Amino acid sequence: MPRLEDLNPVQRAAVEATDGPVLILAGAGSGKTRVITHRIAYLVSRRKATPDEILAVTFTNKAAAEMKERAARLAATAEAPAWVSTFHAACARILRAEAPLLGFERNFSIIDEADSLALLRRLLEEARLPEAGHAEAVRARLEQAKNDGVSPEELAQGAVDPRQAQLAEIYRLYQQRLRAANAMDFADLLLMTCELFRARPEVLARWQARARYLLIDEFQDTNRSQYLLVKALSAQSGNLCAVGDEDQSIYRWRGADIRIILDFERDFLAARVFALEQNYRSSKMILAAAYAVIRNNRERKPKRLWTANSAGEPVRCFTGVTERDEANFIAREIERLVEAGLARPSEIVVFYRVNAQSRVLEEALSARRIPYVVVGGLRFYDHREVKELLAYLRAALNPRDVMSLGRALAAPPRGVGAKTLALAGRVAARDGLSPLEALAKLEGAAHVPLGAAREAAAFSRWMVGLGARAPAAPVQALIEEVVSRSGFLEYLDRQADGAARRRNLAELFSSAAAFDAEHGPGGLESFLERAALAADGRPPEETGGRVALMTLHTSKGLEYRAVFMAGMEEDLFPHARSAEEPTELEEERRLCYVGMTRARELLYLTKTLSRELYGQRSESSPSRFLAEIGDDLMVRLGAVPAARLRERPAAQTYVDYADGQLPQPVGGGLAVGSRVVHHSFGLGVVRRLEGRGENAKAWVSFDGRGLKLLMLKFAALRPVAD
DNA sequence: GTCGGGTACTTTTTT
DNA sequence: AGTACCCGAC
Repeated sequence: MPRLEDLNPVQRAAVEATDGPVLILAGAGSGKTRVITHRIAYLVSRRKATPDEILAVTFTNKAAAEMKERAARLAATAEAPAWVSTFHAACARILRAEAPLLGFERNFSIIDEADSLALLRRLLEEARLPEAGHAEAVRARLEQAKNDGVSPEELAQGAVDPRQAQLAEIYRLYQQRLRAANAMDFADLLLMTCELFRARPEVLARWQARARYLLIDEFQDTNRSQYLLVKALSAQSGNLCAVGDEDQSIYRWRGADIRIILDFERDFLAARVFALEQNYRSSKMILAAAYAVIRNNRERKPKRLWTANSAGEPVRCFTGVTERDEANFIAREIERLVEAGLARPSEIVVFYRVNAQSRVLEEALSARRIPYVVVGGLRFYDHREVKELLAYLRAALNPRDVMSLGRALAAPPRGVGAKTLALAGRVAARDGLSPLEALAKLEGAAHVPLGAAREAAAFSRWMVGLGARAPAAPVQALIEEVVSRSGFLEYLDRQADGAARRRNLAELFSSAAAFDAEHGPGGLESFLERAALAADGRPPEETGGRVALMTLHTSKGLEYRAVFMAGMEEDLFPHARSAEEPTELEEERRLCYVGMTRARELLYLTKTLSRELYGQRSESSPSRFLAEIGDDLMVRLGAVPAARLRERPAAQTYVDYADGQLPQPVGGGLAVGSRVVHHSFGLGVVRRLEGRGENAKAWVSFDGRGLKLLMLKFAALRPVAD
C-alpha cells in the first residue's frame, strides 16, 4: 500500500487525481518518478484498475526499467506489474499482435537508421530521382514526415513544388520496399499504429480497454504521431495523465513538439493541472544558476523551482588552454573530490555536448587510473560484427528481409553480392517466393557464376532450416550455429581489430545465454526486438563505482552529487547549427538547464581557449550561457596565466596549432565574429575558420539562410563594417 | 560480378 | 577518426 504521507501536498493531489485528463508539470528534481509510481500503486490499491489495465509510457528503456522496478516495490503485492514500456516497444507489441491487418507478417523486422539509409541510397539510385536530395537529408525529411503523422499520400497532396513531389514519391517507394521486406523503421512503429487505430475502430476499442489508465512520462518530448496515438488510446476512458516539463524538452530535432505540452490545457479543457515546484535535489546556488539560464527562454510557462536545501557552493567555472588541459583539470578535480571524501566516483558525472568530446576525457581519466564508464554513444548492438551476426538471425526469421540477407551474405564474403541478391529479389517477386528461397534457385541464371549460385543455394537451405528450428531453440544455440557454420571467427580474425570484435561477439553470446535463462527456448523474436529497440545489454545505472561520462541528452532523468559540464563554448554549446534559429537556441538552453539541474551539490562548468574537434583545431569563445549565469553565482578558476591571455590578439582569427602552442593569427582579413557579405547568401557572420591555404574554409551563418560551410578559394567573402 | 585497398569527405543530440 | 565511394584486380 503506497504511503501518501510521504508526499508533499501537490504531489499527493496529483496522485489522487486519478480520473480524467491530468497534466503534471514536474520541474527538475521535484519527485516526478515518485509521483508516477505512487499513482500507479494508488490506482491499483484503490481498485480503480488492475495492474494490466494501466499503460505507462516512457521515452527511454532506462526510464521504463526504473519505473517498473519502483512501482513493483511500492505495490508490494504479487500482482502482475503494470504495462510499463517505451513508446516504440509498446507499439511493437501492438503491431506484432495486429500485423496481418496492416498487410505485414507478425515476424516483421525492425530496421535501424543505417539500414534505412542504405535502402534509401539504393532507391535514389534506381529511381533516378537525384533531385530529391542527398540520402541523409531525404532520410531526415521522411522521418520528420512520419513523426508528424503524415502519410505518403498526404505528403504528395501537400507538395507545392517538384522537389516536394519527388520527396513524396521517394516516400511512397520507400514504404513499398519496406513492406515488401516485411520490415518497419523506428518511425513506422508509431505511424503504423496510428494508422491501424484510425482505420480499425474495433481494434482501437480493444486496446483502449487494455489501457484504461494511460500515463505518459516526458510528455514534453512527444512528437505528433505519439500524441495522436495517446489521444486515440485515451479517447474512450478519458484517463490520460501527462507528466512533463517544457523546460526539459530537448528532442525537437527528433520531431518532438514543445507546443503539445504547452497546449495541453487548451486541448483538454477539463484537464486538472498540478505544478510540482519544490526541488529536492539541488542546492540553492545550483538552482539559482540554472534558473538564471532558463529564464532567458521565451517559450515556457512562467515558473520557478524552490528548495529547502542548503545554499551550497557556488558554481565553478574553469578555463583550460586546450581540451587536454580541460580534461586534466576534470580528472584532477575528480581525484581531489574522491580523496577528500566529498564524493564517490559513482556520484560523479561528466557531461558533454557531442560524443566526440569523450575521447580526451577518457584519456585523462585513464592516466590517473580513475575508473569510468561511457554511457550511450555507440550502442552495443550497433557494432558492425554484432549487426552482422544478428543479420543471420533476422534473415532466418524473416526471409523477406533483404537488408539483413545482404548483410549476412557479405560476412564473411561468399562471392554473392548485391547484383545477385537483386536478381534473387526479382526471381522471388516473379515466382512468389521469399528472396531467401529464391537464392536457392539461381543455378543457370544469366550473369551468375555457377560457384556463386551453388554458394547461394547452400546458404539459402541452411538459413531456411535455421528459421524452422528457431521457434523451439535457445537463442544461444542459434548464434553458436551461425558462428561455427559461417566461419565467422576466422572472418573476424582477418580484420584489423579482430580481438575487440571477438570480445563483442562473446558479449552477445552471453547476453543471449542470459536471455534464454530468463525466457526459455524459442525467444529469438523477442531477443531481436530487444536488440532493435536498443535495450542496451545491461542497465547503465550499474556503473559499479565508476565515474560516468555521457552526452547531455543522455543525462535526462539522472542525478549526481558532482556534475562536470565540459565544452561550455560558443559553437559547441550552444552548437553552431543551433545558434541562429531562436527556437533551436532555446532548445540548447534547455539542454544546458537539464545538465545543470542534474547536480545535487557541486557543479563545474569548463571550457577552453582553443579546441580540436574532428581533427580541426579552432579558437573558442565562452558560451553565452556562462554570461547568463553571471559572476555572482560563479567562481572562476583557470590554469591560464594572465600574461598568456594578454598576448592573445583582440580579434583572434583562426588557429591551427599543436596542443599547448600559442595561437597564430592567419587569414585574409577574416576573423571569427566578423561580418561578411556573399554574392548570393548576402550578409552573414563568420562562426568558425578552419584549414589553411587551398583548404581554408569558413562556417558562416547568413541572415535568414542558416549556417553554410564555404571554401574560401571559391567563395568570395568580403568583410563589411559592423 | 565480387572484393579489397586507396582516397575523399563529413561530422549533434537517439528510440 | 570513421565511413562511403571509387577503382583496379581477380
